[in-house]
Amino acid sequence: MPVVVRFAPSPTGFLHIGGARTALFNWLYARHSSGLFRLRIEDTDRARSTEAATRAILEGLSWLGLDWDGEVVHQFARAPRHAEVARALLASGRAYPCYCTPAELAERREKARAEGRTLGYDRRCRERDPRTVPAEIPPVIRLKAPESGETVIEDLVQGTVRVGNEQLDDMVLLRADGTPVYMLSVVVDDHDMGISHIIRGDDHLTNAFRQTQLYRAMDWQTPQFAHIPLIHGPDGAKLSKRHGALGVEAYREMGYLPEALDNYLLRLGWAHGDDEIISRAQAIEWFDIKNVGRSPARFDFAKLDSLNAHYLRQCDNRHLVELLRPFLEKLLGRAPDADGEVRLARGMDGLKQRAKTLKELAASAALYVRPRPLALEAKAAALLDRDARQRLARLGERLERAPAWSQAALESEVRALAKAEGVKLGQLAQPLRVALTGSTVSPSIFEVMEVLGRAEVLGRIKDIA
RNA sequence: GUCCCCAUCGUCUAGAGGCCCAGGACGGAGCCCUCUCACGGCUCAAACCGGGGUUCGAAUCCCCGUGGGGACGCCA
Repeated sequence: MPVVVRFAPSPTGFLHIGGARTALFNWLYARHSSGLFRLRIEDTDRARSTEAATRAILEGLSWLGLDWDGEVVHQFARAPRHAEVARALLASGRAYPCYCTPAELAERREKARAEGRTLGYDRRCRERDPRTVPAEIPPVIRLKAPESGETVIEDLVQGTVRVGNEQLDDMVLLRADGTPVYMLSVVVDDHDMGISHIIRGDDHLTNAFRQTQLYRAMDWQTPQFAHIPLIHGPDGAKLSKRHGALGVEAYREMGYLPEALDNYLLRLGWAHGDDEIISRAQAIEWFDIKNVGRSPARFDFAKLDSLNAHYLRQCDNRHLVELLRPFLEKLLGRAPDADGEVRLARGMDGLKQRAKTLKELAASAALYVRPRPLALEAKAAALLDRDARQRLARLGERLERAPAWSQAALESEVRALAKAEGVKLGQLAQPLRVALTGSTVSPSIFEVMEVLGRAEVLGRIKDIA
């Protein structure tokens, strides 16, 4: 049987981190099995669905490198088909009209809760005499679910999960206004799209029971289920906004690389031995549902950071300069000019091993594109006492005459002066760093000098002397 | 309340009865390298939720408890 999976978000918000992982697992499984990864937008909730959210989800998936096969299916457009299935069930006697009003149901539910009974619908319309039907109430259509026995699902992650049918009530298929409910739409769409494996969040596990009953009622083959554990916040509770339940675009803005986020998400609930850094190609080769863990994982920014730092170091310098552009623009108020970008590219080796995110990288890279005179950090300025300034002035004179402007040659020059003045290298290098970068922290000061060039270095030294 | 699921270092996890007085990674502590900060290298601290079984032998299997999570809509 060919593998066809789907990612089916509802467009009521951005693509959040949990959804991103579900999409990733589906995508990986499809690519691993040479199957299809379909995308379905579940927009049947007209009040909450927005075009902007759909766009954000598509963009998020693209940014993560998760491409989908075929056309995007919009669920709402298929409502007539869903209703048709419900009517077929009604015609074959496997569904029935129910005239209980929402108010009545809520009241009974409240009563049941107070008495500690099961909350489900009591099936009172199931065997109703047609002559007692209230003409003024438009009915909903409910499924005639089995009243005894049990419904069992063989879940690829959770194993065999069973529930007594007395726990499940007769779910609504069609609302009073004739529109289908989610549970029906999902089953019909998954069937019509030929979905072979449903990989989705654990929160849908109990839905799977009802959906299985629907498949049975239609005499359709049920797909394989794989309910993956949810991602929790650092406190173990549901992932909240402040704990990382953000849209993927928020991660982009924080300066994370998509490959880092993918790698991180992949390792949340899935492992391949001791491997931590896993390339896209390896992930496709190795990914299998049976390696997915059963317990929920907590979201941890520190680990994401370290992965991001790794991929940052791995990244091509020219590419990094491009990725950095929007961050620098935001930081400096304008994009770096052509000369600036050349310096950035040349200084990138030293910069990128010191940053965890593009945002941090931009902050440290700014030293190469900021115009003179540099603003000095308070802690840095404190290092520039009278002695230091005078020494720097002498260094300036020396550098003016320096025959070569390479990192190695510059190091010799600086070391020679330190020796001549009888001070340690650090006593000269740190003030120099302050003069050239405005900070006490930077890449190798000799690398900075080489990248900045003679004129700029001399200028920056003069600025503080 | 009812039903379902889960349970190894702080976190992510390896572990599919003996290879485990439990391994890796992140984070933490320390040392080395060193012009600062990083990177890198080395070292250390740190876990099988509790109790019963099964077995010659259990982190691994079963039961109970406890803790956490999820689901119970004419939302998706």
